Amino acid sequence: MTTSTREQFLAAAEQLFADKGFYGASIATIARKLGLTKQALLHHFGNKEKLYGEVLRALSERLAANNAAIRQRYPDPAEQLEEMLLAQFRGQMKNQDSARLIMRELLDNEQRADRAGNWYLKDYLEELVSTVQSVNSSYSRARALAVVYQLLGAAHYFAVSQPTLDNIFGKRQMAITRGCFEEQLRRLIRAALA
Amino acid sequence: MTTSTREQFLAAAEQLFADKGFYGASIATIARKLGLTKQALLHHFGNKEKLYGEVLRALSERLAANNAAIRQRYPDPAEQLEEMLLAQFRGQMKNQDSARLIMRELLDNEQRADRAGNWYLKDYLEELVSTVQSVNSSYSRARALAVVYQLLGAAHYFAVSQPTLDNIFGKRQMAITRGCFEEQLRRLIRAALA
DNA sequence: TTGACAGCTTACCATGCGGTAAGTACATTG
DNA sequence: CAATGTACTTACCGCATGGTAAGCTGTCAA
Repeated sequence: MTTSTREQFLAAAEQLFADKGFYGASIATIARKLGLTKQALLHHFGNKEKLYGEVLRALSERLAANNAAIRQRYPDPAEQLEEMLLAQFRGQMKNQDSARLIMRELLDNEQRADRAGNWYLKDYLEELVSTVQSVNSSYSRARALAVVYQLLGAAHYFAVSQPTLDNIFGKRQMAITRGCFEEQLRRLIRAALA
Repeated sequence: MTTSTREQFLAAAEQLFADKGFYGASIATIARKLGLTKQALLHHFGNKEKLYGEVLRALSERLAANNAAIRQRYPDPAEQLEEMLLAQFRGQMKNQDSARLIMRELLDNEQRADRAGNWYLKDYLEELVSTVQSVNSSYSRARALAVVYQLLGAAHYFAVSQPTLDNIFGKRQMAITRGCFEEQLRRLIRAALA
């Protein structure tokens, strides 16, 4: 299993952007992780903004692929939605870099000239919204979006806060909380759709 | 109503930290907003990290004061919790700088040497957790934290995403969604405690 | 064998960063 | 009137940043 230099750059960049944000991460530091110079990075990606865009694109493709798989496996829309949200939660708990990266993009994309990630997020959200609507057809699009966002927020916020929460409440306490979080989240999802 | 230079610095800093994050915001830019030089700022706050800490402290004091007022006004814990969460949501929708600032702190505080904001957030969270426990005494501390965090996340995530959502779905659609968000949130809060 | 290209390197540059040092202008106080 | 302190300024520093330019090396096709 050989990973191309390009892919290694993308992986290293994802981690550093997640840790420090777009401004805080430097391309020289990313390159140093592979033992290369920043000019090697620039050779592959042109500039920092484009690198960031590619990282985001790769991430959103992974998200979309997951949802597509779930949509295939489960016929019932209510199950689909529940599984999509829970899968996304589990994924973000496992790969917290991706969770933090999306959160940062939510915060930053207005600031940066090129709004690289907007449109990928859009597709992802639209899919969830329309799934909610097919579960509960009395919900307007606007209300379905509110529901989706609350559930997404409940999960994403927690995933992103893990290091801070470990700091505040201690690892032991948080291990227990993590243990019951998913069950509680499932409850919340069902309540929101009832 | 004269605001001291110091207070003006804090206000300007809050805004810029919220916009660009700790790394992205420069003290020179903050000072320029008041027509002063960065050395004036350094005169008042010593260094960037301390300025950031003071901004966070001021913010957390506002949060604590709001909660204290609610705790006084409402005798019933269930009402207290609902009002605290909704008040926090409304506050964050009105002052989105503060919402983004807290979110950024959640993401960044592990990275920065001095973890300025940890302990303020701690008090705030503990208060909510213990309120949940007095509403539903069958919840363990760990489970109460899970519940609190889900509800907090549902609200905070939405507040923080406003500019991005406006971009994706358009201002009209989002105005409608904002209109039904709070009612939906209230439903979610009650469901989580039942 | 030559030419082109991919994948790097070193060298360099202007800009902006946080921070120090030293000084100025002005008000308050002994 | 002198001393002290506050609220600023200009001047400067060393360093890291994103990006450009030019060149080196190996591969591969004509």
